Amino acid sequence: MVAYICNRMIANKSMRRDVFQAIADPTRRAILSLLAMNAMTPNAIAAHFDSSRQAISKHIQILAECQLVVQKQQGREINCHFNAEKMKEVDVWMEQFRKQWEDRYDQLDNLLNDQKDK
Amino acid sequence: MVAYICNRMIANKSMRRDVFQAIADPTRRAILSLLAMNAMTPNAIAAHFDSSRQAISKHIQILAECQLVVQKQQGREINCHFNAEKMKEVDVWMEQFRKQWEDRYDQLDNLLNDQKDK
DNA sequence: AATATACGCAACCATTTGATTGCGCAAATT
DNA sequence: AATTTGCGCAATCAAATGGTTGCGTATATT
Repeated sequence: MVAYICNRMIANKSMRRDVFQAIADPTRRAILSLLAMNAMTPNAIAAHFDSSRQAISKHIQILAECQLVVQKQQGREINCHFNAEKMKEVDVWMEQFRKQWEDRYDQLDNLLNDQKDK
Repeated sequence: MVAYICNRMIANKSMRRDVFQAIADPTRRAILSLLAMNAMTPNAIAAHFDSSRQAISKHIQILAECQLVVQKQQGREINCHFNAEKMKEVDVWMEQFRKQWEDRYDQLDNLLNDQKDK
């Protein structure tokens, strides 16, 4: 019986979320895609969706909590920009699986090559 | 006003979940890590956690629904194995961001910009 | 044949999630 | 100075999530 990496420890409210939780929601993924192209204010982001400004604002908050998005106050506006560095965490986690699908590619390559030879 | 890729459409029950939802849960991520090493039965998987067999079984079901896990009946046992191919979907999605963190590595600009922001 | 094992299904429950609405405040604009 | 704009906060609500317990059934084991 092993206690795996499934700690859900909720130290304080701002640590509640992790990156995986954050990208689970399709709206949040869309927001990230937007912000990856250029930084925007919450209002500008919300304009791309049909849900309310508040709904989007909450999503941004969640993205900010896990540092996928960084907010910078500028006068009365807030500039949200994407933090690629944080997204790397997902990439790092996926590393353990990457070999497997690369292997399958190699196998496919081999198969194709074998076919060619015949 | 653009309707982004945030379709949540629930056509049938088995399409309910997507890969991102599936990997949002830490227990499910742990299950995937286990299965990536070798295929196991639900009971064997459950033995690694302290939650009940049923709880784990439900997680497996979710992983199966989005095809991250494939189940194969063998007698009274079910063999669960990891489907790396499906995990690639996450990798594909991340492709749009990957360039950014690679860029940031090259430029020590990044550090300077961060300083400026403060 | 009787029992044990492996597992799914259904009902139930507490908590979390995603969304809405109403309000307030500080920075811009007039 | 008065108004508009940008945005966060809090309350509220339906739906989804993660978990538990009890039960049924088919395959193994004795």
